[in-house]
Amino acid sequence: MTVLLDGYARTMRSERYNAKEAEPKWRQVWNEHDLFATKNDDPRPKYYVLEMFPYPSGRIHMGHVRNYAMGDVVARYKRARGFNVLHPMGWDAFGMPAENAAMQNKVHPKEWTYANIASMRSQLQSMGLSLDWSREIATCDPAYYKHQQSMFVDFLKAGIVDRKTAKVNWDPVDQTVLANEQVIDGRGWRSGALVEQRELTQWFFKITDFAQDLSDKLDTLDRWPEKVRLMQRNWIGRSEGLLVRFALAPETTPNGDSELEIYTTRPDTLFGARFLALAPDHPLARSVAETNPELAAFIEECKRVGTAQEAIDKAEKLGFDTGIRAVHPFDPSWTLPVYVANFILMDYGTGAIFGCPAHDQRDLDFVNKYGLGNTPVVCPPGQDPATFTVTDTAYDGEGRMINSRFLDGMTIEAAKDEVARRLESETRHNRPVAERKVNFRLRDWGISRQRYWGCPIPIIHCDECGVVPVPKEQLPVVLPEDVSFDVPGNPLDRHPTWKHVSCPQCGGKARRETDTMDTFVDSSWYFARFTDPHLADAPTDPGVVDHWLPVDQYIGGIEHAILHLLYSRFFTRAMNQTGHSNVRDGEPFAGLFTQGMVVHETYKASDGTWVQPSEVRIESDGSQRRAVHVTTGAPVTIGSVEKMSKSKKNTVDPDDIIASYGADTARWFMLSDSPPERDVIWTEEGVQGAARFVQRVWRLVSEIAERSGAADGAAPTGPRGTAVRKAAHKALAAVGEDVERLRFNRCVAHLYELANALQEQINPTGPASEPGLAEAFREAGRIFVQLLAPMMPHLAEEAWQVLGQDGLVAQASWPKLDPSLLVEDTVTLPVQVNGKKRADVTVARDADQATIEATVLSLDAVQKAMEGKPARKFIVVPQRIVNVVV
RNA sequence: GCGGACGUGGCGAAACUGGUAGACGCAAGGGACUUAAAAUCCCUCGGGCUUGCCCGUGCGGGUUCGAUCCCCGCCGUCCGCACCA
Repeated sequence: MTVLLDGYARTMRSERYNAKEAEPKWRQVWNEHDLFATKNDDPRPKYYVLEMFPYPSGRIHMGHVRNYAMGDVVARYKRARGFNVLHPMGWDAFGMPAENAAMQNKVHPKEWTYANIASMRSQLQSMGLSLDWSREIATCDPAYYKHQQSMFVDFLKAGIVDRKTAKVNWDPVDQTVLANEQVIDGRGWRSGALVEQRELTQWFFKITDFAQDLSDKLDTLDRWPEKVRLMQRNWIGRSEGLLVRFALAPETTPNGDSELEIYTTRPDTLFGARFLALAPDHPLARSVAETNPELAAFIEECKRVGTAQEAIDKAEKLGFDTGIRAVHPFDPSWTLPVYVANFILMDYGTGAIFGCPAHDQRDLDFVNKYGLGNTPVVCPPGQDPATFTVTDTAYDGEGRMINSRFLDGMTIEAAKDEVARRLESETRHNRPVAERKVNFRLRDWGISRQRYWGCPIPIIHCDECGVVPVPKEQLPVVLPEDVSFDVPGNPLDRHPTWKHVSCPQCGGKARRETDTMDTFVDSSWYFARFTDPHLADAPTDPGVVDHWLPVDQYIGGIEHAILHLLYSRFFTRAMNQTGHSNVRDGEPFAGLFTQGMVVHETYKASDGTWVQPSEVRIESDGSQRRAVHVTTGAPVTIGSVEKMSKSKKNTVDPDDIIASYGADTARWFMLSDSPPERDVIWTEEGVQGAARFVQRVWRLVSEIAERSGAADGAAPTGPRGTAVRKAAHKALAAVGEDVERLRFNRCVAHLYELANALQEQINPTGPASEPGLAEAFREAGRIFVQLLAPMMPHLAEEAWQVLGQDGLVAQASWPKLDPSLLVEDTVTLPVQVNGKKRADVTVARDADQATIEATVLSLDAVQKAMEGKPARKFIVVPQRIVNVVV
């Protein structure tokens, strides 16, 4: 039904956009045209946009919606801009939850995982993401992990893999190693059992070999958040110091050791030394403990202190004097006691230190407990060296050396250098006494897990030949499917036949490695595999992977700021070194964006249990918001806004939202309001606002379609047509710039502004016809829909059709900007007198200073504010502001 | 403890990084249409008063013609690391 208005046929406003019908329709059209399948040999410039692939938990959550909506905006925008866009999706499909499900529900991990993948795939597809599903991969697929095993073998041959014993968190109930984050207050997160420290032989990736490069190249990652780079830099923890060999007084060493090597970053404080300290598991400590039962007991006690952070926090500094005396490197007559101390770590430096209490808080706490005293050797600026003392607080700031003989008066840096220089050139037993050494906090990456649902480590243990890699032609080592989870421990280890094999070298009886790889390995190269996901004979085709990498824009959660990103950076380097790729600088991700969480109010019933948002109705009496239970009507307490979590029941199911509002509404809301790096609050009002805008766009587009019917290509000349064109091109420029910078909330605002501006010109305030107005509307409608398309792709296709445009908006090139429409002929400048705004002045855009001065001075408001005083100074900032100083 | 980020209306936030503070949205209030509701449309919306001005970006100083933005000192919130010598 139509009515006549202003001479135009007009669709009745009651006609609503039906997302439920339109969305599946357009998705089918995209599919049929294979719109988002990417060819590797496409000649256009490449753009690789990737969101962190999900763990297939079974359901997507709002965090996924936000993450994938952002990536999709970038993908669709870049496609319109003429790039050959790679935008793939896959599944981080190995991991513990599948095994937990197996234990609890008697369902096989594989079955559980693939069922979850199927349901999550269909959920993601309902979002209308422009993904190349033909490249889909799952890390639990032997076709994927085969290549991971093959690279493990290559890394092993290249010396990037190591096998050594390491201390691990052992859960005695589940009989498995736990990651640090799985130990909560000293107990296993699942079993609740007290976690033990065990020494196990483990496989390691030698990430420390790359520590220097991983640290250095952070400087080149200028499209990463500064915060993430800093976190990685701290994690790698590069420090420059000195290894110093202290001679031991022979009469004090029970087992004939003659020296002790320590590591320090403060060689300048050597004259402030009061003691040396060893880690409890330092070889010298162990050897002395063999003949000293008291020390042995002390060492045992140190081990019992848990690894839980709380325990470390509260632990008092404890030491045990071994009786050994070390000789000061600059004074043969000066000896220092050697302690074993609980706060010294064996796996950093040499596991031994010298303590300078005046300038290190830990050492100060220690000497204060054992009465060893301290000597300040750095005097803070402005302090009198004669009176400067340290009692409870160590001084670690700048200053000049004191009490340090030949170092006195030097800066800290100069003193460090002088000590290093002197000790380097001095030799004992033909070796220099000291050596400069760069140390890293970063440890090698232990990848062994006593788990079933992971990538098997392709190794065979033979009594004759030792550790033998599985020959490549025998890969993949496939997980056996006939396993049970009714007893704790690793099903691979207790499988009746799987681990029994013959040695590839000698043919004798041998055993498979039953550990599987940390799932972080799986996610460390998936982005490379996406470039040629079905390649059968190799993990990657170097030509292809080098074409696509680095990922131009990677988007994901800040929770992966360290591990996943660091491991991936290591992996690309290792792949480069083993000929699998030749990615520049070994950097996999050129651009990184970490998005904020989706948070929601929490609700609690009177009995203290959490209540789901869907069971809550919010009532408002104008000033106060109250919540009641939907069915019982009982009052519900509105709690704080928190990250959506199952335990607090403050989740909103994307399926429900898409079913009732459509995917476009969900996407639009997730992109609006908050800056993408910040948390966004999910509110019912917010979704409804987004849904209202969808309908508003629909009505607006219909009205534009009616008004542009008569477009004949004639250029608009009237004020309304010009206003329409200016609004459209302004939005075009702004949205383009903001998508490039991932400022989606501002894109949303620009589109609201454009909608408002177009509406203003549609509402008839005068004669409807004006030369070229129809043409202006035609152009503006087209631009409006194209700007919307990356964010609300289904609605945009429907609108595109209503506007009578050819083809699909998903395939249309980005509109061409007319920069002349962005500049105004005249400009209105605020006028300040002594920095306070008093008037506005409208002048020609290119008006010279004299003209502006004259115009400004002629204004009554300015004259009044100047109170008859002469202008001392005239500040004119072109296009910005005028300030008169009197 | 160390390192970092952030504090702007009732709320989420803008402000082209030194140039009109509060764009855009949400909520709220008033009005129109309607038998009524929903939807839609129009108006108001930082605070104060003398309706023109004053105050206002966590607090206190400073630099500047001019400060949300730069500097110094506090207060608060959040995040990361946590005995790394």
